[in-house]
Amino acid sequence: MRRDLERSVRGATIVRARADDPLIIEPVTSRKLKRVLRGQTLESLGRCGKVLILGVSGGWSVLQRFGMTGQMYPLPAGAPLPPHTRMVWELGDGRRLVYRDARRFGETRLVKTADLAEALAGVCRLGHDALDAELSAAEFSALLADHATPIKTFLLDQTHLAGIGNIYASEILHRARLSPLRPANSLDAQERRLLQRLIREVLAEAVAAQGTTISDYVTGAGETGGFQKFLRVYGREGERCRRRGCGGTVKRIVQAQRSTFYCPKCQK
DNA sequence: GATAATGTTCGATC
DNA sequence: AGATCGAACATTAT
Repeated sequence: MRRDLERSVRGATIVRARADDPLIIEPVTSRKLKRVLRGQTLESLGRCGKVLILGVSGGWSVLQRFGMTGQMYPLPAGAPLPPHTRMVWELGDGRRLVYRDARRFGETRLVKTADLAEALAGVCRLGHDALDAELSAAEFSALLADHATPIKTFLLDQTHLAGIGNIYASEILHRARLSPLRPANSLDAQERRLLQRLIREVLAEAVAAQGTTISDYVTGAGETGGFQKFLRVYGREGERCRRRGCGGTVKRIVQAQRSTFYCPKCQK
């Protein structure tokens, strides 16, 4: 989404903006958002974990979380607003950048760009970005060592590593042949290295495939993703494990109130 | 009608 | 103090 938007709307002028009111959590409301964005330029599109960072001239950044059903993409000039549109930025060329979110689990925040790092770590409580290659093996190991919680639950916790969602947590563990029930601190050095590698591999492949569309996700161009075609366990309860030569059956369990899919035969 | 869904936060309870 | 669990948020689809 970030990459699509960088290509299509970076540098655009924000003629005017509007947003639904329950949308803006920090620090104020749609009135402030409107005032801050009017006439500014959308200078940069960044990301930390699952948070999109829209950098605007005038010293402000808009942080957007998407929850389960959030979408953001530019509409061609003249196109009607789709249902559940919560925020609209009118751009200089007549296009409208829209944020829509049927379930309203998403969240928009407004922060001073100077306070960005502080906000991501503080209000957003984000840990190290899961795709950031800067995290050393030793640092990754140290994160795991502190926690006896099941590894699946650990991967989902954005305060440890930011950016892994429920689909990718199951997919990563399947590829790493690790049971989702293993306590995070029970992995040996080899397993930790494998896991760290597969976190980056699976996320990178998913990004290359434009994300996973089960029902709502769309790219920053408003199109469905393609990674759902490559899922090995997620959503496949009762079906055959896709690992070559395994022959096991994918099982669904619930951990921390979320579905986990795994193959008990090849994931230990 | 019941259930589940790509997510996070809150309060209660270890 | 820190971890962990269930409920809650709102909407759609099966």
